[in-house]
Amino acid sequence: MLAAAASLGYRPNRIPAIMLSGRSYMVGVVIGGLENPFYATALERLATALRESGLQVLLMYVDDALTLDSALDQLLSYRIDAIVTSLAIGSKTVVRALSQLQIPVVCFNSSLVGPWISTVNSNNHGAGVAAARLVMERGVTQPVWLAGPGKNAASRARGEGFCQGLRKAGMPMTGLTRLRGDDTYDSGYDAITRLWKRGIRPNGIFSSNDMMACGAIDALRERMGLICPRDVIILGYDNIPQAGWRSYDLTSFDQRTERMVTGAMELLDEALVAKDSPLSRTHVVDAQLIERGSTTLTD
Amino acid sequence: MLAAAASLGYRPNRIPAIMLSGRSYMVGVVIGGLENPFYATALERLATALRESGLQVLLMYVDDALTLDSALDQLLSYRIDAIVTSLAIGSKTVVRALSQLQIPVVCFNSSLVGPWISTVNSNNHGAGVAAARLVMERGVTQPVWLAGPGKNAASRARGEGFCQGLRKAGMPMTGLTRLRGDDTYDSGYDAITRLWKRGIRPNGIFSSNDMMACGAIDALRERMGLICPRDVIILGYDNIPQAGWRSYDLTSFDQRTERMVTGAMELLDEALVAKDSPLSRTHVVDAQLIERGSTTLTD
DNA sequence: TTGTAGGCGTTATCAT
DNA sequence: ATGATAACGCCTACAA
Repeated sequence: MLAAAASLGYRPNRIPAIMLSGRSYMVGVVIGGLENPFYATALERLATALRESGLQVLLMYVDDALTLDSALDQLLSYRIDAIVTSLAIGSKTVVRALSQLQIPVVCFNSSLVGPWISTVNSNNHGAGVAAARLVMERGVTQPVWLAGPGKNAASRARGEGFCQGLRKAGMPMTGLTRLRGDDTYDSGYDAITRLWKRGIRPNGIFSSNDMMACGAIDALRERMGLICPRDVIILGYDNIPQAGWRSYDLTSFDQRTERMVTGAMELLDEALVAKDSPLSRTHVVDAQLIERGSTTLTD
Repeated sequence: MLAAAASLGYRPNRIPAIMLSGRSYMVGVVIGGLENPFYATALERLATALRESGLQVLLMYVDDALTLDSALDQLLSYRIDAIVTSLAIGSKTVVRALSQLQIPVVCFNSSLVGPWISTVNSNNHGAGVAAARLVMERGVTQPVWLAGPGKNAASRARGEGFCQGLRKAGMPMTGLTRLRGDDTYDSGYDAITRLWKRGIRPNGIFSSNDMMACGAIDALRERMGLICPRDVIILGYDNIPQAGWRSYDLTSFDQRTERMVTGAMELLDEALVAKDSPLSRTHVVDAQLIERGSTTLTD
């Protein structure tokens, strides 16, 4: 009977059930920066995990925080059960907007704190410390921290960990050069170009993400004639596929997206079960150092 | 009054309107292969365009055709108005499944033909011919066609165009080497490694996509000591961001995603207006050759 | 066990 | 013009 109905093109309609139960089993996924392969992979895994939990993904692509407000209104009118977002921005306005929705919000790598908001973070600070340790072990005397956008909390934490690690190991902070990029390949290339113009020759670089690290590797070779790792060692973050491409062979911290997604799903389930009481938890996943050729000592 | 309501957390509910009108203003977006930056960008643009048209994106990530069937059932029960998909697979089963949904389906670069199914294609064949012309102009004597998966219609069309172009220009087909990959970086690397083991030294390669081309460039250098473009020129397809990265500097055909998305939106609008009559249109967008260093003659 | 009524929140229509 | 009511489709609860 059901089979017969199906062959006639009949499909059960979930819409009335949404009205009755107040649960749509749709989760708003708010994401941006898909040009970074890391986020593309994260979305892929997240979408898969949500579907396996019987949840649908109502996708909202946002370029900047500005479009977020109107985006949220649209999502809300579809009675989504929760929101999952990888947005790096963390302004007060956004926190208030998200908290007011009165539905669970799960963030990736954000510093958002407030009622209804849970977060799953990579251990950014710890990875920064580990990067410092590795850099010191390899005898780096002229370290560089290549930061991402200042509003990116994850990037800040990585930089703070790196600085603390260096300081503890006895590196004078005057010896550390800080550069700022915007997480793109070009900004990594440009940052190194600026360094070159200032006459600084680094021998160890920790980059806030892999795309900038790739740009840095290319600029070091083209601008300064410095070959990685012969003249300079480099570490990135995210372990994007391109880090494994032979031309870069980049050592990188893997955020272990699988675990972060699993963690996000747990936070989500908890919050959904709690129903109307605002939950606010945090889950931290240690990053895993993937060593490749860019930090291999040569003699 | 409305403002007061909003501050109290009230949001209009679109769910009842769906029941009444039969239109949800949700579009199912079925996509896979996000590890290819080309698809990530396409999704980004598509999601933005749909939102600007007042449509919501109900995302369905699928790895293979197998998950498609159950995925469709889930989507359908949410009463989506249409489906947009970039799935490259084109089996008869899939066509029947999609046609039976009785809602508009818009495909990217697929060979699916049937009622309710419209398609927006890159001019794959034309680009293949153009690649052949360029390769002949540059005096290539040992051309290689690096194909994608056989079931990928777009890749087949590119290869056919390339072969036809070479033949018309007088290249004997026995002189053409065909390799098969699966659209990944590794498969490009491996394909060239196989070539090396067969003792063939190519001097011109057309790759079905950029990721394989990057793998090919790296394998040529590492395995054969061939430098691009000094010893071998290479063309790719998709113009992904990495094609512009200095280590690859890859000439590539840009599919002009913007135009393809615009075309898809037009097909979608048409089909939605036509309401209950199955439309089946095709829209072709010429690819644009972006010449970079990988095809620059050196002397 | 089988059948029927009520309710979800909005919109549109109809009656006042 | 303003206000009441039916309708959307499914599920649940209660009645026969």
